[in-house]
Amino acid sequence: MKTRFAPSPTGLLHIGGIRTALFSWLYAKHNKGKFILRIEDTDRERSTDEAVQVILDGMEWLGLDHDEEIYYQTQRFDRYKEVIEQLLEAGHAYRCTCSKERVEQIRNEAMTRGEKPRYDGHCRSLNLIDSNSVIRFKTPVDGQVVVDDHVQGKVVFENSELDDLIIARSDGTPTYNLTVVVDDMDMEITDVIRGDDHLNNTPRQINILKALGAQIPNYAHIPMILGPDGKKLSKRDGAASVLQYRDDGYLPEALLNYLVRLGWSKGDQEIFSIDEMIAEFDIKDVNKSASSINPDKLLWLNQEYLKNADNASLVKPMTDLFTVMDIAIDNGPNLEELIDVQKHRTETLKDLAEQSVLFYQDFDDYAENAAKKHLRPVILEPLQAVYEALKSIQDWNNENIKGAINETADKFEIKMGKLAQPLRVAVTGTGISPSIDDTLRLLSQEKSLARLRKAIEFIENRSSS
RNA sequence: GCUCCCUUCGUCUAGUGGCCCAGGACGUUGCCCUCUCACGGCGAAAACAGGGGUUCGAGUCCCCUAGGGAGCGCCA
Repeated sequence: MKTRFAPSPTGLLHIGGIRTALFSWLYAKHNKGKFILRIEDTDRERSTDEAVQVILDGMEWLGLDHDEEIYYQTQRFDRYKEVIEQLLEAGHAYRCTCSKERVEQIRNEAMTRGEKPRYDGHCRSLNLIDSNSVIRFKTPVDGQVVVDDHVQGKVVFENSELDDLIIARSDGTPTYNLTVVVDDMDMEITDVIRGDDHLNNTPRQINILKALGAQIPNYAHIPMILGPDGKKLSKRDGAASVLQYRDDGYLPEALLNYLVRLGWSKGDQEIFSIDEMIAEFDIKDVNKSASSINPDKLLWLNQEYLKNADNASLVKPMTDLFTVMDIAIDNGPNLEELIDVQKHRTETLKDLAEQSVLFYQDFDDYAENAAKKHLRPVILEPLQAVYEALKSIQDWNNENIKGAINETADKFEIKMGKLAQPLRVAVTGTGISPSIDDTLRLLSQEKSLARLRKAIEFIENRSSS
């Protein structure tokens, strides 16, 4: 068996498209079949190189690898022409010279009659040979087409509801319904998995396939995904580009896991590794109704994956993120050590990076509230004492750091937290950071002492003025 | 307008006639843990769109209504 993902590069690939690709990919993998990538770029006006690049980069980032070469429809025009000729010769298609105005008019008339706007077949039996005309497919006038869809079930269309669609424009270039049919036939696609916005195109495509004597593939029309508001996906909810998720610090496995659970499930299971998805996924289990994306749940999943991620595997994406943020990491903690601590308390890699800036760059001011609450004269002496204790540490590790803090707290008969929080504000400028021993350890002894010194001076100056 | 599709907690979903006064997850929320943030643990609130049938029995089958979506291009 063989499935395909056939995006059009007229807009940037978004998560809706990615889910379609994922379902096709999973179904192919599950059945040990092939999965191919075909770029449907026949609309040269609207297709962009950038959009093609996003498809390629996005698929690679997510690990949705394809078999065979990548097909580009613009490289197959000769073949489409050939099939169009074939259809013409066999009497399955005809040239039509009706003006756009005339067609427009009959459509409007049909609408006012309460009918579907359709072409009336005016040129159908005229046997025109005008080479500047469009070419239309002769849709059977009666009978019906039954689409036995893996997701939608049996859907019946009356041929009388369809009209003679254009398969070649007046400039000779093929249209979508023709190219899809030819490609699916030539590429021997056995399972067409696509958005349910294509369900209504399916009977037309089946009719052309039949005229060509081709095998009819299995179809699975999956529901679309909606924005959090239940409306069509907009740029704000990730319709812009999949790569936005990468740049926002999401892990590919988390995004895939999130997407696979939209319209599909396996009992109460929420977390699926790629291998589990492949083993369990069946297109026949996909729901028919559209689902809204829920950014909070994606965030939760990302956090789950982040917590369990291998530290080394995050070094590369973190390095990229710091580079984008223009933060030099040479003079800070080792990335793997940083990741080991921070991944447990952040939701995305971007969070992780932003919450780690303090380890790489000095801050100018203390957060006002934090300073007001924790950098007060009462704590001056304990801070001075802990400064000395930290300074005398030979081996800068968690155990020794914690020991120094605890001893100092004991000495002043205060709870460890009473000292830890001022210390945190002193070295980070804010009230939020990893546990105090991790924070100091990652910061380094030198920087910790320097920042503590500054905080002590800050308190002294403030109390004297 | 016409054709096709959809409708269980706010959201993703389980549910294939009795196991459901509807289960899980995210989110919300109470408590516990705690050096901050987070993690974690134990609880809570929260849904079968409406109406008719069929049946001993319906979230599950049928019909209607309402609401939502898609398609009807010399776009894909």
